[in-house]
Amino acid sequence: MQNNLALYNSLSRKKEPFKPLHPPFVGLYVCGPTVYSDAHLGHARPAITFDLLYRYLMHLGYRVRYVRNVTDVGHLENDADEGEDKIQKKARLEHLEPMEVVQKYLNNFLKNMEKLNTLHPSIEPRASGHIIEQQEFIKSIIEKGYAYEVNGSVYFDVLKYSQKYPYGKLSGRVLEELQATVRDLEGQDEKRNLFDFALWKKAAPEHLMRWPSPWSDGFPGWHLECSVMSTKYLGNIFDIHGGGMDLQFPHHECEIAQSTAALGKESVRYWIHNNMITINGQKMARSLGNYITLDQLFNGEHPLLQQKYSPMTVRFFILQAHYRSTIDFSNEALQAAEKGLQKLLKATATLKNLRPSSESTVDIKNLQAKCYEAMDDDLNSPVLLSNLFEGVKYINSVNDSAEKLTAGDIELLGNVFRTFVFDILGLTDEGINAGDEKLTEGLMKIIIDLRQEAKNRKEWSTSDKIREDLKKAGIILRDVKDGVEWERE
RNA sequence: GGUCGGUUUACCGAGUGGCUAGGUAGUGGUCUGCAAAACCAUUUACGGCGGUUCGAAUCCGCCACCGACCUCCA
Repeated sequence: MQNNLALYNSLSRKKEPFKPLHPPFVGLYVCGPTVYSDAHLGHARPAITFDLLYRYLMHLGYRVRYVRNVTDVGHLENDADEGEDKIQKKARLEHLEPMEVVQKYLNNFLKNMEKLNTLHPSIEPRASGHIIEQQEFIKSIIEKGYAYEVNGSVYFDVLKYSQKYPYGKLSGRVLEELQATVRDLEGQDEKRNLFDFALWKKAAPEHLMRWPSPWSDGFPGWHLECSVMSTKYLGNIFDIHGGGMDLQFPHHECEIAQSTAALGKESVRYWIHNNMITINGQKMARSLGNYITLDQLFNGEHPLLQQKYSPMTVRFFILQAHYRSTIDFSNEALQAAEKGLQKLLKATATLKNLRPSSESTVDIKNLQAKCYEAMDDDLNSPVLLSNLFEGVKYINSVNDSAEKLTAGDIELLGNVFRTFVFDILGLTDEGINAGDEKLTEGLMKIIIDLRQEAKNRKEWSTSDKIREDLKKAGIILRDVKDGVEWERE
């Protein structure tokens, strides 16, 4: 199987041709959310970025197993022994069972991901469902000599690992520097070095989320689940691991160390990281409290929102920037995205009614090639969109008889738009359901015919009143060259 | 403080040595009973200073500013 796709690999800091290990199969693992509050705009970024990659790989003919984990255990508030599990903290605040919290916010996340038209991953494994596997992984690391047990907790021995393997290669860290900058938090006496990290933590008596283990009643460390679940479902070596740039260190660095220590070789061939969404130039994050949830975006209920924005507007907004650039949130930018999306979708509808000519005056094959080039160049969705807008111009020009297309080229153009707009970019027309539409079409025809009769009699006040009243009802009429167009506002 | 990245026209956002990215907003025009849409034309650029080059937004150096990571995080 052939492709021209190049992806930016964080490991090499270069774009590399994408060659899967076992074509036509591709293994894709992406770090999912920690489910302890409603999904926010920041969560939409990796979901849409890797949805784009997933869709494109499938379009190229690959059979992709897409695994995205759900973190429902284990992430501590801080690195101290007193650290309280994020999920447990929320559970106490809301008087819920920890797993009830997990379910609630997982539902919220998945509902919003569906609204954004991201495809479901092939597997969405949960950390709490893989405790035994994680313990087995720890045992293997201990056997290889890269972990040590202290008072029922198990830590990864970074110093020892770094003597054989290059710890820090992904994030560009140097151990000596880490030594100097690592924070000296309380309760770290058990570690041999400050940069060691927990594989298993003994649970304090009041800790609710706990499982029995050879070392203690406790819970797995922060980074372990991804090493375990990625290799369990994708094999010891797999193609792509994705996630947010903020996870590069320490999370992904620790993942590499764990997997390499346990398996004797590196698991991941291509590391892909999406950039952050910022607000007023600063990263949007739950811990900073400057986030807007997806629910709020969709219903407009947030002090910073001038209006509500539909899921497709949000999706288009994100796709308009390259995934490795930051995107700054603003009402202006979202409103521009909303209009741009409407223009694109309107043209796809117009496309269906184009009249063919005996010759073509624009080059559709070339347009198609440019669309593939954009996607092949590290998923350059903004350039793809700019090419598609060139197609929009063609469509409208042909509709206005300023340009011409043969029937074959119209079909090809339709193909290009269906493929890239709907299949690959995953945009949808957030219209209305089909049954209502049929009735509305009939009613609109009656109204438009009556108005035309008035116009024929030059009763402008009547025809204008019909148009104005329809506008109040949310329908826009337009008199065009050969008839009347209408659409919903 | 260390490591890494960024600074593009009114706003968003591509672009790595010479050729109009694109979207949104603005202006003028075509069309039109009017309006709208569409199309055509068009204005405001590459943080600062220096260097390399026939030629730099694009390469190099210095400076300024902003951000990410070094705690949990998408």
